Amino acid sequence: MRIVTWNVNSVRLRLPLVIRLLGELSPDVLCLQETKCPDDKFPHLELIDAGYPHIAARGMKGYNGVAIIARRPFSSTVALDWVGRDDSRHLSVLLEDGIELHNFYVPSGGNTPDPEVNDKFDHKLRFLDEMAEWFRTNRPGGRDLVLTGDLNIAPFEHDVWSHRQMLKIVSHTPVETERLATVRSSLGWIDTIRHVIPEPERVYSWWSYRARDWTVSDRGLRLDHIWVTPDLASRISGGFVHREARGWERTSDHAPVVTDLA
DNA sequence: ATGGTCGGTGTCCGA
Repeated sequence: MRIVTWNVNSVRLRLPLVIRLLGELSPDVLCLQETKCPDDKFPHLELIDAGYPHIAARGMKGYNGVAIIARRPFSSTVALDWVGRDDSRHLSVLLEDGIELHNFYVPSGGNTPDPEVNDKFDHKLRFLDEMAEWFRTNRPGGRDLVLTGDLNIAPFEHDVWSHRQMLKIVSHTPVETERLATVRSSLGWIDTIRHVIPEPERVYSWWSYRARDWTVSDRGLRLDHIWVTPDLASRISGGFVHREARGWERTSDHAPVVTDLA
């Protein structure tokens, strides 16, 4: 089973690229974030035509939005609210083989890494605290789980182009990476990409639009993740970042991340 | 310390 996650940054603008991605990578399940698309405007027909008739979408006008797109049927679709907000940052489904899949768009957190003066950063930390608590207390029947999405945190030293320069920058501050470590320990989650590509090899999934040439400076961050619960670790058969998609015309600032499970 | 670029509820705000 191939799972792909992509922060698409507008699913309607980039629908042709989503179709291209489905054709090139042939995922069983594609999780999208930042769809920026209300549910009644989600492009169901084009995705059905591309061979993906099973779709769950949770979006709003202009901001946020997540979707799960699959070849095979799923059930038990749930959209949870976090930090008391109904802002389209989560969807979960139950796949046919019994795996429960959670797709997240964690708040970016703004520019100042201080929850006292920056409400967005406070929101991000609370969101992470709720994730850890939720997974500690919600695991029906010891089910296998997948947690994926844009978590907006680069957890490890070699997940950023410069650890030293990023330590005070939102996405790589110790308060965030420690919070994310707490989420990871809630169920002993396995970071599938780091399982396949251990540190110190550098892996990124996001490069700013602002760089003159993102390939030359290669100042990236690994913000997009695919985690599995420990019993699934032995089934991880591959994982990579589809960097080519970051080079497509008018593409997202994120690249898709891929995990294969035997 | 600054400014650089995208997308959409667009001429500002969030990323």
